[in-house]
Formats: sequence, C-alpha cells, structure tokens
Amino acid sequence: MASTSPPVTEPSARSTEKEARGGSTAYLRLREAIVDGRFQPNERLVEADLARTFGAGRTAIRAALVRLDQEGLVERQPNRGARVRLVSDREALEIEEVRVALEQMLARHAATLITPTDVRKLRQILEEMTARVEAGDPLGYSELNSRFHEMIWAIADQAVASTLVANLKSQSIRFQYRTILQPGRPDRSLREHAEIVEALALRDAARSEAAMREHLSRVVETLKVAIARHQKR
Amino acid sequence: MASTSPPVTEPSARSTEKEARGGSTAYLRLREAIVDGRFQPNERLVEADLARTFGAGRTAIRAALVRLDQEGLVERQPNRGARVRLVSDREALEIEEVRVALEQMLARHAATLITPTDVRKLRQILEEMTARVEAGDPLGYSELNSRFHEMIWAIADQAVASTLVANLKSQSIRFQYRTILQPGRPDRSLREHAEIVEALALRDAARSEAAMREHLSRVVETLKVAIARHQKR
DNA sequence: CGAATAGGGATTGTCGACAATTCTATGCAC
DNA sequence: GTGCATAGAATTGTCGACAATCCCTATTCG
Repeated sequence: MASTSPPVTEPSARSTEKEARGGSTAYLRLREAIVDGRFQPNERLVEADLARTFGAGRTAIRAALVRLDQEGLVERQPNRGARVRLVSDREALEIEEVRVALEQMLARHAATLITPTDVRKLRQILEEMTARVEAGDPLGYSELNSRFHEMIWAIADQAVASTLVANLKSQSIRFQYRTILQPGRPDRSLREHAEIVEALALRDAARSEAAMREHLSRVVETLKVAIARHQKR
Repeated sequence: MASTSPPVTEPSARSTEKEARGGSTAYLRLREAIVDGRFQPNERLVEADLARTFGAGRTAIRAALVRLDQEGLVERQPNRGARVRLVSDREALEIEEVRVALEQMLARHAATLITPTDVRKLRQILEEMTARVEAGDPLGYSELNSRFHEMIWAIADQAVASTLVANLKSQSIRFQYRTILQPGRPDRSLREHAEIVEALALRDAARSEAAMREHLSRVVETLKVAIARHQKR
C-alpha cells in the first residue's frame, strides 16, 4: 500500500524536481505526511516545528505550505498559521462529481488510443482484483483499484486532466474507504470494472465512456449513503 | 472588458483575503498582470524587478510566484528563475477538453437548481449577445460569453468544479479569440447558447448537459482547425 | 579558427533577526 | 463566579545580507 499516486502523475511534476538536492524535498515530504494521514485533519502546522521535524529551514517550509495551500491540502489564514485542510462531506461529494466528469472523458480518449498490451495489463489487474475480493482483502483491493484507474489515465494521454484528477484524489483520500466497505459493493464494483475493460478492449469510445460514468456514478451514490449513515450517528 | 473572472470564482478564494492589507496583494496584482497579458508568454520574471514594480518585498513576490507556479500561470525552474508559462497548442486543446467535461456536469446540476429569475437573467444576456453579433463586435460578444458561462457555474453551486474551470480558463486565455474569429462561428455559437438556455429553462438535466456538450465540442473542433491553420503559416 | 575554460555579473536560495500579530493566562472589578 | 482588560508567550510576516548557482563574455590553447 503506502503513499498514493506513483505512476501517472507524481505530486506535481510542474517544476522543481531533482529530489534530494533542491529545496522542494520539504514540500514532497510534508505532502506525503499529510496525504498518508500522519497529520490529523485540522491539525495545526507550526512552521518552526515542521522545520525541525524535516530538517529544513523555515523558508523552505513556508514555500511548501504556500504550495500545499494552493493545492488544497492545507489551509492558511493570514497571521494565524496553517492547518491540514479538512474537506467536508459536501466537498467530498463535489470532488467525486468532478472525478466522474473527468474520468468519463479520460475513458473516452483511452478507448481510441489503447493498445493490445494495455488491454492485457488491465485484464491482469482485474484478475488480481477478483482475487482480493475473494480473499476478503479490501485494502489490497483498494490499492489495485487505484492502479486500475491510473492505468487508464496514462493510456488516455491527457496530462491536464490526469493531473487534476490526481490532485483531487489526494484531497479526498480520507473518504476512499467509506465506499468500498459498504456491503455488497466489492462484487458490484468488480463487474463494473470488467465492463469498462470490455468496452476499452473493443475500442468503443462511447461505450467506454458510458461504462466509466456508470461505475463512478454508483461510487458517488454509495458515498452519499455512506455519508448520510455516518452523519446520523 | 478588462480583467477576467469577476463573479463566481475570484482568483483563488481559498485563503488569504482582505485585499489591501495582507501580503497576498502582490499575488493578486501579479496574477492580473499575467492574465491580462501585460507580460508576454515566456517572459522572464525577475524577483527583484517585480518587487520594485509592485512596491513589495522580494519575500512577497517569491510567495506569489510559488503560488502562480502551482496554479499553472508561471513556470519556475530551480535556480533559474520564473517565466510566464507558455501553454502549447496541444495543452490548450487538452484544457478545452477538460472544460467540456466540467461544464457539461455543471450544466446538468444547474438544470435542477435553476430559478425563474436565473432564466430571466440568462435570456437577457442572450439578447445582449445577439445585439453584439449584429453589431459585429466580437470583443463585446466574448465578454458576454464569459458572463453567460460564469452565470451557469454560479447556478450549479459546485464550488470545486467552478474553481477548476475558472483556473483553466485563465491559463488558456490567450486562445480565446481564436475560436470566435472563425467565419460563421458567431451565428452558430449564438444558436447553441439559445439551446442551452432553452434546456435549462425546462429544467431538463439530460438535455442541458447534451446542449452544453454539443456547444463546447464545437468550440473544441473550431479551436482545432484554428490551431492547424495557425501552424501551417 | 574553433573549442574549452576561467572570470565576472546577475539572479536565485537560505539564513538569522526583528517587527507585527494572535493566542493564552493571569489579575481585577463587579 | 463571570466578564473584561492586560501582560507575556508563541507564532507568523518581512527585511537585509550573504552564499550558491547560473549565464554570458572574453581569453587562451590547440
């Protein structure tokens, strides 16, 4: 399991790379810490503390916070510091709606660009997913699920959309288990994924788009009831 | 005319407001300068110069640049400074594709939430647009066109999607005139907008979505030929 | 004459210090 | 005991200085 989005779109490949060297290493490490949940939502992020923790200067931490704020992972208030941003239930739903729209489009593009090799890889992931469901391993399933979708993003070859959807995902990561853990969901989810692969293999753009829409719309619905149930508790 | 996105989603309402006071005023002014085209694409943005120009410290400028980099308006390379980001033709198309997907979704939501007052306002904008076309005023038309779409974003009441689409728009602003200036485009565009209003007035979600998709798909197509024509020149 | 190299100027990156602001806790009045 | 004012601590915001890096030019050597 571990972090979150390895393949398609690293945190934000826009600029400042070279890892270990430059100053953006603080950004990457802080980001990872937040996404992995090592900081609680709403937890205060004191610059001096972070600087000590990550062995960086306050300047670097500051830049990282500005960046994470713009990215939506952190909330900064003037003179009052930064906290890990808590995304509300309402917002999580909005994010998921956007994801539906974007992945739909990505599926359509993927259908016209997909190669036999890609299809083989997708089927392979699908098999592994089946195994995890049978083994009753929701965590492993969830990880493969991510791989599945990321693979489609890569095939679609649409950098803008992929970056956006990856960013949104890291914002709403806290909600990802609420859907899979619903009863009966894994089986149904599996069938939906199978239909997506089927449509992609046929290079049928319209059907691929529809299948993805169908799949993610159900995820949204599931999330809605999960949240409703979670609230009246 | 002037700036770009007044109503729905100011530059980035996430944090740091209060305008004239805090330090983010440099960010806002620099952003506006870039979006309005007062800096050429690829032009170097030297921190010291900007600090003098905007009467701010280098620290504030630095924070603004980090933010604008994350936002995609500026490109920063380690130790080599920042430049106004040049979005390629390819990327402009990708951005527009994303816009199709998002606005489609926004139209669907707007259809279920729209009020008679909203409909009246949309029809009014539509009338003004007609007047501009008849007057042969593409600039005024373009401005109203923005207002039209922003109004729909507002109605849809989806902050996440609205923010994204607004950001994308400021990135691709350089391309906005390439579509409208194509021959025969204004008339057709007008009819498409009318159909959108019609569908929204009926509160018909599916039809609204389809109308928006139809409209923006044509914009993408138009942009494609405009770019192709522009390249072999 | 061309290529490699060293020097100098310009620019970014980072640190430490201090000012400005917010937060916390204590004391005082009622 | 509750509410308000105030002092002190904690934290952020900003500035100036310096180190690190890059870019350009001129010089030297083959």
